[in-house]
Amino acid sequence: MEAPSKNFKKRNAILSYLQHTNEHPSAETIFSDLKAEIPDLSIGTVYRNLKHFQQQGLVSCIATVHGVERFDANTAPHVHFICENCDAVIDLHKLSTPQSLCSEAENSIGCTVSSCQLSFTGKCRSCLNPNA
Amino acid sequence: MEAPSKNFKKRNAILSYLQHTNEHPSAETIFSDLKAEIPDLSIGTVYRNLKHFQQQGLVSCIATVHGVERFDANTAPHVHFICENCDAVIDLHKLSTPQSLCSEAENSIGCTVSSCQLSFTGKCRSCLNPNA
DNA sequence: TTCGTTGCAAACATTTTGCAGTTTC
DNA sequence: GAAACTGCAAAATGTTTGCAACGAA
Repeated sequence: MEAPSKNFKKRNAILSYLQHTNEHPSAETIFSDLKAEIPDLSIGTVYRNLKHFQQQGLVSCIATVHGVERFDANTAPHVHFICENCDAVIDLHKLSTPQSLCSEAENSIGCTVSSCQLSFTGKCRSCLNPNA
Repeated sequence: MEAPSKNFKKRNAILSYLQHTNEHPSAETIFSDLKAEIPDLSIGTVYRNLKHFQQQGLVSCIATVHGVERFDANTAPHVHFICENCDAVIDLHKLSTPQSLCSEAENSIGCTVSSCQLSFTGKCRSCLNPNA
């Protein structure tokens, strides 16, 4: 968003990385990718800042694939596809989460719904066409 | 569905436990609950059998809540509600997963969809009415 | 100086695995 | 007796945290 060169070089780098990718990376992926530009980055800093961003509402954990959390700087509700072969997490921009069902859910069990997650699993295009 | 091929006490106890609860327990919950009846049960056996059941298609992991996997012996697609306060995972029998969107997803990004997960998060009735 | 960020490594929690012993058929 | 299951403990994995050092105001 703003103020790129305060005290927060690494924090900013992590947020910027997330805002400029649509790959829904894991903490480890963020770390190893940024490590190339920022050799003294440490994994603890990545985790700490991810926590921080989540508390600020700037980033959310949108899935856990094989025990590994995947993050997204797009916090607007949207639909995901998870490839069961390569573990890619892909946005399905053309679909929308069925917000209309929220009140149905609330009426059904007397809860309050704050968010709704919809995802599909299967094989992605790259895995279906390995030699394309 | 049907009885396991062999008569293994602990394996059967674990499957039976899952088939007779609608609480979507974690491995640890299964373990500590069954430990009462089966004192020499070990946590490794629970994990090993959960893996086994998943490979057989008898059980599936339906969510990861705070880094802990939650299991369900109902492998038919259905909708879940996850309480962000008490971590309960509750079936929403009255809603159905939008299977109709699968082909939309497939057309959208050229993938094949094998399953669809829909879940809501919020506060469950018990947490909303603590003194009810 | 003060407060927040960071590297490092230890701690932690969950899950997996190797091995030896046991159970089922 | 063969093959599969299990207890136990160690290992592996992903994540968190304590502490001292550092950086910007």
